[in-house]
Amino acid sequence: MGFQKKLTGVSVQLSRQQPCETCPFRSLKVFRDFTDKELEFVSGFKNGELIAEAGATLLLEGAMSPHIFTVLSGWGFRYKVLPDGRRQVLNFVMPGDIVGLQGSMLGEMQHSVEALSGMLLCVFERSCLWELFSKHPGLAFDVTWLSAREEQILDEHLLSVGRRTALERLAYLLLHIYTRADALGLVKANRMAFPFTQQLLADTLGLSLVHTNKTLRRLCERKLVRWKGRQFELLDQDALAEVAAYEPTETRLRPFI
Amino acid sequence: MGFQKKLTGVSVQLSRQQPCETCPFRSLKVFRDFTDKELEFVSGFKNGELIAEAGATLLLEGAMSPHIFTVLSGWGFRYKVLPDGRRQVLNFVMPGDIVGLQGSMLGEMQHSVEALSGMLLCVFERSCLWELFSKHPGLAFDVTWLSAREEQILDEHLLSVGRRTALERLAYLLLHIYTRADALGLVKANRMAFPFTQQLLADTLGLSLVHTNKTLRRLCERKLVRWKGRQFELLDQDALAEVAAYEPTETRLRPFI
DNA sequence: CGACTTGTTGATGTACATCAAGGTACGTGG
DNA sequence: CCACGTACCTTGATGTACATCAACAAGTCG
Repeated sequence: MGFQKKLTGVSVQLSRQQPCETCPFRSLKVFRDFTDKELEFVSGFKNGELIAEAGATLLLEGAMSPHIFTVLSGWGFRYKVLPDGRRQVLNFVMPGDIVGLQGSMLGEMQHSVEALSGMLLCVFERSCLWELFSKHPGLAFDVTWLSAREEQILDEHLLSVGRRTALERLAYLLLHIYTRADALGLVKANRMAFPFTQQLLADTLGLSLVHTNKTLRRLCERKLVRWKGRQFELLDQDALAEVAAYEPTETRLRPFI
Repeated sequence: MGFQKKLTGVSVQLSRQQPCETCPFRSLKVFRDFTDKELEFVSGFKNGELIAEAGATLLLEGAMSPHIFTVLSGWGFRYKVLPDGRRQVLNFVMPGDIVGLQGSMLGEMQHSVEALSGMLLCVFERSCLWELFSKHPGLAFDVTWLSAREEQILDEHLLSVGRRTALERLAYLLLHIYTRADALGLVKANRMAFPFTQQLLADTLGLSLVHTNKTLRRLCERKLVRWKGRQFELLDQDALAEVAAYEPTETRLRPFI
């Protein structure tokens, strides 16, 4: 029946600040370049860095967090839970994503965010959002762009959970994760580090753990994917897309803070 | 098996323009007041009005629409379809909502939008979005706010479809629709006009038509709601929320273009 | 010309048989 | 110990079939 919250000692610590000028993202080509003024602003805007270990809860449903984060490295996930503990994973959080924007715009957080692996995040004050909108329309536009992309991912996810079969759903999810990881350069020779448990995938797909396992096994038997330890390998992308009932849709990559 | 696209003659016509200064929304208290400058800009930004009859397709998946819309009156819905025709309704579109923002930010439309009743919409050029962000940070903020709220609704919907039972799902959806309608003043004495068919609800809930009908019947038998003709009546809000496994979450109402 | 009958269509209601997915139990392996 | 693998039985949801009901158009008759 769903999952159980493990109360891992979840220390979240502020680390020494590193300058945005040497931010590793600045060289990644999926992100756009900043103007000098923007860079200067973001540097000042930045409040510090956060190191979260796997299992740490970054944001909790119902809370009023005074911060917004930007992911530098590592994986996390957004999720909601029902009163009786049933959990639904909404989306994954990856480098370049903003965490906590929804809460900053609407008030109270309506979902939780947990670190899936060790994570490094930039911390910003939510109160600075307004200044960002007034003085840096380019950055404001980027924030909105990210919000629209998140919405688009949720749309597709909802289509999956609502209308795809278990096999299609899993195929689509794996493809989706793989594609996002690939865009960030996390894939080498069709392989990537895969920090997910099957329980987590089940809670993402809206399936039970057992059924997820059986379904995953089917994909492996068909030689579409390989999954061993914490490594994932995509064996036949086209066939997997076929199974997923997936219509390819290009999304232009655009920047972020 | 799902739905069949009815090819109603779907005329979409531009009507004579009415000034924003007398926009009926300006007096509704769920929306914030504009400054004079903002009002002036929006007036200039506005391209015309659109009258859509029920069944009209406002936006089609895969297209590159040069327009953004704002809903003045009527209901619509956003949806996606799989290659074999299975349909998933993502969310409903109501007065005050923006339609087509995602497509404007990301390029191609990744979902379709259809009018559920007769609708009246304001039309804007997507190319003006940039000017809006540069010159009117307050409006830009509102756009982002709306985007964040849409995301929040999708989160909750995804939780529903992924983890709630059929009965809980339907209860939640009815409550959600009712609440949104109420905020816009569309509810009188616990009653509201209800332009939905059961097929549409089924496609929203990720259920079959038959099962949706049975589930709806159960809610009626328990005297939680009444549904007759095109009228919906909420009989017991607390009990319905109880069935929905619903945790109340206040969202401050905020403006829009 | 108006009133009544008939046919059509789309939405709703209900009864099955079937199946995809769930839940429990009990393995293994790192 | 926790994540993964598999078997077995149960159940919630599906698909098909068919009946009902209201809205509407066409045709008929007094």
